[in-house]
Amino acid sequence: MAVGIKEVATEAGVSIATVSRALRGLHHVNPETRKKILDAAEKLNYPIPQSSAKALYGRTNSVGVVAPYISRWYFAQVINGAEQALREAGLDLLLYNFSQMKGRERLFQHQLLKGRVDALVVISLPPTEEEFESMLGLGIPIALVGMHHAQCSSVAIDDVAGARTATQHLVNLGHKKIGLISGRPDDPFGFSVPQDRRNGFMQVLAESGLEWKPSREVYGDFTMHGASRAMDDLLARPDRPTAIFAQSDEMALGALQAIRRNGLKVPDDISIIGFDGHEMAEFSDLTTIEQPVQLMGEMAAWSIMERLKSPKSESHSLTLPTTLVVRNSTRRLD
Amino acid sequence: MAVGIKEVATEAGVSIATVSRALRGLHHVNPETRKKILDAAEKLNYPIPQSSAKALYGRTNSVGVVAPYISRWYFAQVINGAEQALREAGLDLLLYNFSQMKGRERLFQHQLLKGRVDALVVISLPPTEEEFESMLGLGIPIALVGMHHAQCSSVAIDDVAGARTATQHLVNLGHKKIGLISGRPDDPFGFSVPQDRRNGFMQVLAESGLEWKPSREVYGDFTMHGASRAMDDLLARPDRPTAIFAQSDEMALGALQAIRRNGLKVPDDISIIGFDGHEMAEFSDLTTIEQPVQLMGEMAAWSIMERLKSPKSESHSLTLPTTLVVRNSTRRLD
DNA sequence: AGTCTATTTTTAGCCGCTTACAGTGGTTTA
DNA sequence: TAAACCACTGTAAGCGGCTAAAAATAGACT
Repeated sequence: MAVGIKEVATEAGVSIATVSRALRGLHHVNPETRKKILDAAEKLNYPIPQSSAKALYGRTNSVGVVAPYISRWYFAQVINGAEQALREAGLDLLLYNFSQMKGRERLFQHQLLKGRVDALVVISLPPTEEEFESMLGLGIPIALVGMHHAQCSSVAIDDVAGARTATQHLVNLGHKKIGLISGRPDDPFGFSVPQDRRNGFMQVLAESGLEWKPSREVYGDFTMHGASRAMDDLLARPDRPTAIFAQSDEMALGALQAIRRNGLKVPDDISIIGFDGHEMAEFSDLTTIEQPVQLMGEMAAWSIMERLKSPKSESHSLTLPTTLVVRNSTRRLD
Repeated sequence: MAVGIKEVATEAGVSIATVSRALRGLHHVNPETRKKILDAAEKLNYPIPQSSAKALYGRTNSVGVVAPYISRWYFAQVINGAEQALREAGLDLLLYNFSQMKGRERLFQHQLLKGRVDALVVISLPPTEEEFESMLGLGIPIALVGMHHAQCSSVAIDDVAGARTATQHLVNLGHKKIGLISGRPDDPFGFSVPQDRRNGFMQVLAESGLEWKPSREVYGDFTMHGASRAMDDLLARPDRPTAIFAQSDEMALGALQAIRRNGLKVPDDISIIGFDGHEMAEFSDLTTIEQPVQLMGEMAAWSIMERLKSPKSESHSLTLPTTLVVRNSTRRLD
C-alpha cells in the first residue's frame, strides 16, 4: 500500500540512497540510472518525499505565518500573497492566529514552533523584545510585515508618510477643522500603525498652522462597527469637523455609513479619507491611501525563501510606496 | 543545545521510553517517576514532542484546510472559524489554496497531503468523483464545508431554500420583473452553490406564475467588480427589472454601486437583495440572507476532531439555517 | 524460600528519508 | 603497471520519538 522511497528503490533495482539522490536532482547519479528511478517512481505513483521524514533532518518544508487576525481584510490579503509565493516554491503554510492573546505566550516562549517551520512571517504583530529574542533564538529566517526591526527582514509602508499625504490632501482642499478616527486608546497588541498614522496626521496639522482639539478624535477600533459608533459620537459634539481622516478604510466606511445615517452628505457636508486601499473603498467612492497589501505578503515570503537558500545573505528592510487615490468622498471646502 | 526526550530521560534518570509514556499521560508509569520526569522536563525547558517525529508514526497533529480562495470574505471567515476550533484543541492548520487550478491535480492525485495532515477540511471546492476517491484513499477524516457528499461529514446551508426565501421576499413585495445576478456561466471549479441558488430563484418564480426572461440574468463572477459591470450591462437593456437577486452580498454591493452610478436609487427605483451576511451588507443597508459562516468552519473542525478521537464514529451531514435580514435595499413596489 | 502474577521499566527496532563513508569499476597519471 | 583519481552506487548510522516485547522489580501466596 504505502509506497516510499524504498519501494521505488526495489522497483528500479537500486539502493534507497541512490533513489534519494536521484529524486532530489543531486549530481553523482548516472543519467541512465536516474531515468530508471524516475520511471519507477512514476510507475509506482510515488508522490513526494514525506516531509515529516525530511523534517527530522532539518527542513520541514513549511513556513509559519503568525497574525493577530486572519479574516480581516488586511491580514487575509497579506496571507494570500504569502501563500501564493510559498506554494509556488513548494512550501507549506502553517497558520497561527492569536486574536485572543491567549496562546501568544505559548507560541513565543515555549517554542511551539520549534522544529515545526523553516521560517516565519509575522504580520503586524509587534512582539515584545523578550518575545523577539525567543523568536530569533529559533535560528530561522523571520520576515516582518507592516513593521520593522533591526535584526530581521521586513516589508512595510511608511505609515507616517501615508498619513501625511492623506492629511495634506484634506488641508489642500481648504479644510481647517479636521477630525481623526483612530484605532483604540489602549492597543492590546501594541501596534505601531495607529501611532504612526496619528503622528503623520498631527505633523501636517502643526505644519499647516491648524489648531487641534482633542475633541475631534474618536476611536473606531479598526472596525466598521466601531468607527460607525465613533462617528455618531463625533457628530453629536459641537463644532463639527468639515473633514475626517480615518486610519483605515474599514473605519472610513463605517463612518461613511454613520454620516449618511445622520442625514449628512459626503462629500458635500463632510469630506472623508481612508487608508489601505480596501476593495470596498472603490465601490463606496472613498478617497484613500492605497498600500500594496498582497504584494507585501509575497515579498515577505520571497525574502525568507531567499534566506532559506543562502543563509548567509543579509536581512533587508523594504519600505513600499503608498498612493493617494482621489475619489468622490473628499472635496474642496467652499 | 537541542533538548529532546533523551535529555529529559538522562536528567530524570530513566529511559526514554518511560519519558515518552509519562509525557503523554499513559498508564504503566509510577506517579513518582512521572513527577520526576515532569520536573526534569520543566527544568530543561523541554517544549513539546517534535511533531515531525510523531508524524512518522501517523499523528502529524495538524489538519489541512483546502480552499479555492483565502482572502475572499466567505473563505476567510470559514478558515477563521476552523482555525479557532483547531488551535483550541492544539492542532496546527496547514493552508492549501488553489485559486489557479494548477496544483489542484497535484494536491488530489499525487497525494501531496499524504502523511502531512491528520484530517482535512475542504471548503466549497467540489472535487470530482475521482479526486474524491483519492482523498478518501488518504484514510483520514474529511469534513466538507458548503457542500455535501455521501461518504463524509459536512456542514452547509440549504442554498436552494435560502434563494427561495430571498426571491419570495421580492415577490411578496409585489415585484414581478426580477433580475438575477449569478456567478459565471462556466464555473471553473464546478461549485454547486450558484446552481442551487439559481434553482431556488427559478422555483419561486415559477410557483408565483411569474414570467422569466433570460435577458434578466447577468453574470457577476462573485466579485464586486464583476457584478458592477454586469449590472451596468443589465441596466442598459430594455424592460429593466424592478428588483434584483444577487447570489452573493459582494455582488449585491457591486451592483448597488452600479445602480447609483447610473443615477438610480435603491430601493426607490430598484430593490436588491443579496446572500451571505457579509459584514459590509449591514453598512450598506443591504437586505440579505445570512448564513453562519464562521460557525460552519468551527463545526467542520469539531466534526473532524470528533472523528479523530473515535475513528469509528459516523460521519454526519449538518445543514445550518439561514436568516432573512430585511434592511433598506428592498421595498414594496408601488 | 520459592513460585507466580501484576506493575513498572528497559531494550531494541522501527518510521521514511538523508548523508558520511566505503566501496565499485574504469580512466588517467606517473 | 601500479598508484591516483574519477564518476557512480551501496552500506549503514542516524534524525526524535513510539512501542512491542523482554526484563526487572515488587508483592502475594504456597
